[in-house]
Amino acid sequence: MLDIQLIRQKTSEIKASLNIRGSDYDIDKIINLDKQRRTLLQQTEQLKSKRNKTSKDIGNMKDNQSRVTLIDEMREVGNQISSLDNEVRKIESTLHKLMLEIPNIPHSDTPVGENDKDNVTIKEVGTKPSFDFIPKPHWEIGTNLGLIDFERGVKLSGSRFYVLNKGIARMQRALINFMLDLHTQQGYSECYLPFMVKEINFTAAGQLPKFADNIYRDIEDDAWFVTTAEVPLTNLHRDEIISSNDLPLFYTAYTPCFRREKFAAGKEVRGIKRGHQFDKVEMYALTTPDSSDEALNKLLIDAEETCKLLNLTYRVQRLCSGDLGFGSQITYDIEVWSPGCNEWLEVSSISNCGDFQARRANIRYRPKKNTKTEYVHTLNGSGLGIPRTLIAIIENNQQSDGRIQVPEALVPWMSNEEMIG
RNA sequence: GGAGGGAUGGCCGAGUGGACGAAGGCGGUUGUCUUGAAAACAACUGUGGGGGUAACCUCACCGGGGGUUCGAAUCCCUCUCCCUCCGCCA
Repeated sequence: MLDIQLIRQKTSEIKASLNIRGSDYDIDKIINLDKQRRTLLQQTEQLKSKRNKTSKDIGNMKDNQSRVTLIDEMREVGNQISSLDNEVRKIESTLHKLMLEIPNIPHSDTPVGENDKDNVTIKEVGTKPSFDFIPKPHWEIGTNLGLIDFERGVKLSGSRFYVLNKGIARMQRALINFMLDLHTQQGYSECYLPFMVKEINFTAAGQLPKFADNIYRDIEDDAWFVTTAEVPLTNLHRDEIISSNDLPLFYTAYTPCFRREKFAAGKEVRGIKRGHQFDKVEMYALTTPDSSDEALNKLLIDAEETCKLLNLTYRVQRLCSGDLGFGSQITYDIEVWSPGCNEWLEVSSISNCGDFQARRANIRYRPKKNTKTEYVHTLNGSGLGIPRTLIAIIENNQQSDGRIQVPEALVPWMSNEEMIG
């Protein structure tokens, strides 16, 4: 959520910044409602002040005649107050709903663009492997070895679900452990989170109201399946005032991610690239405003480190304004090369949300003793998405005989198994 | 799932219609005293909104929401969470 005071004071700048995201937002309506709200607030508060004072007097009065007169008078004032309060409530609820729909303001040096084609490649690390045979896509390799079972996945759960067996199932588990151990070493605190959370967590993290269609949920019990660990991690400190000594906070967590998104079948969704359920290890940071740039850099370096250790060729993209996530000011994507699919696969998205989520989730800290509280900055980054990492490993390390070599760094997490298949 | 009990400031804990944003204690900060520390004493010590250049004024908040009343921490309704007992269960 944006700061209403900022919208009030720097209206045209905000409009211009939002404009480069490529959608229209009715800032004028917000300004207008805010104005109305404050006008009414002043009226109602004046009346309340009068009622408070008079009520006190009534308690102390001896003369019954004037007492009764005042009580009658205050009854009328009370009626006025409740009708004004109702108006204020209505306006505030409308205003709040509108505010929740406004995305974050892109960082000032965000490249302007429409979609992912306008993202800027910042660097490319490693070289694409060459093969003396035609590299296969992972769905062929996996199916040939009996390690990925699409049919049975569909039988169990419908399209876009799959079953992993033996070596690949184990490699998936190994990757989770490998990444959690690595991030712990990098200074993140590991936590195990609920995979279902209450609706409010999604609103606070910025997934609602916009992405309601993408979330699996049980309305009856207000239990919503996490779409990413970012959602519970954002809410870990919701409604808290964090001691500034404790900042920055770095967390890492593994969760499955459940996404309802409806895609057309076809090449885009072939294999295990886009399931309704996938695993991910997430990195998350809460910082003071002056150190979030530094933290963003750390998240990026740490995610890159994961790719490097797994021997993956990757590139880093700076997202353009049109491709930026709803809550993000700056986002870097890391994409790994997959020779079988012949494309770059996004395995990590690393974002600085500034105080956008913190304002929604009401996460604050006190810069100095006896000063006002301020909102923290929040950052998140995948470290990494598991299925696509798996794809890259399978396709990059495929052998001419169809087997898959386990990356050296992963071998200890695979009971020292060096070859799958 | 059934029955009962509870939720008050950073913490403990008083408060059943007006003098309560809330006693008292602990903790914290600052000051006095002291060579220094401790002790003692004193003052200060919640959050958010609105107005004002500012001093400051004002409103709201005693788990959440709603209601009764001139006036609610206090009365009523409702929801959530916690505790105890019973049942069920991996």
